[in-house]
Amino acid sequence: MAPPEPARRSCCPIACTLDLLGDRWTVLVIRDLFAGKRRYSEFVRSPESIATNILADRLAWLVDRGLVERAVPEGKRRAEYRLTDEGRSLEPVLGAVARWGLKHIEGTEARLAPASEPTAAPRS
Amino acid sequence: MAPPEPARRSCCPIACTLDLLGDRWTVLVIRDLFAGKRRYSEFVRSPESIATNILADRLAWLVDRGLVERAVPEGKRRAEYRLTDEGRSLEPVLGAVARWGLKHIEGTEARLAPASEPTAAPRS
DNA sequence: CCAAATCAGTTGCATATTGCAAGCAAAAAG
DNA sequence: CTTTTTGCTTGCAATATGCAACTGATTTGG
Repeated sequence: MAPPEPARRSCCPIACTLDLLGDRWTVLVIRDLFAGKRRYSEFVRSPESIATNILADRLAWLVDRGLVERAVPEGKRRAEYRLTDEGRSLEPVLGAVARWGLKHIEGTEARLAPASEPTAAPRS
Repeated sequence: MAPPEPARRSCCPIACTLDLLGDRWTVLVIRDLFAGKRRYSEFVRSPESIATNILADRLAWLVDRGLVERAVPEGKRRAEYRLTDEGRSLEPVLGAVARWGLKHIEGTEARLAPASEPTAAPRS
């Protein structure tokens, strides 16, 4: 899981960033982390329905790259995933993408509850 | 070529944007267009060495989506590709990605000559 | 304590996407 | 006219993705 380091295609910062997280799923996992999700089952339940093997692979990749940390909180047994500072530094990137999508793709709507607002439950 | 419209995974603006250009090559083609490249052979010569079938596919896809236009300039026979206004609106996204890469990935360096500066040739 | 449900994955296999090399006709260069 | 370059297409091998089933821990409920 998570290959050794696939050799970058060039020294272009855009190309290198894409090598890191330019596939169909990695950024969505990061989005969920920004939204406050912490546990495996929470990611699985996102509306895009990521396959569990892919999720496991991407989480391992991100932990490996230092963008995400996996930790078992004291008193509990199950691990949780969180963005590291490095991971959180991607906020402007996700922000720019989200803003572009909202403005230029019909039928999109924002849903990022920034992990601090308790959002008194209008479900579904 | 360029499939009918693969049905979006969700209404999330990030997911939808990724469906549009979230693969290993599309954004690099757009980067090249921002850098002032216009012809097929110019894209092929970029340091990442995109395969010609992929390039043809991505260009067709982008033209289809209205982000790029293909036009034969008067007096010439060969077509050129250019960003549409819609395509140019991606500038903040590319900018955010480039800035993140520059700051967080070792060994990356900017190379975007913004198509207006003649850059009196310090080669290589 | 015991049974059932949930969680956090892993495994195997079918399908889709990429990457590579070669080939080819039209256009431009000489 | 001949050669080179350009702008692709085609075929096939390698890789990545998607799906369903399965598993062994951990909770949950009684």
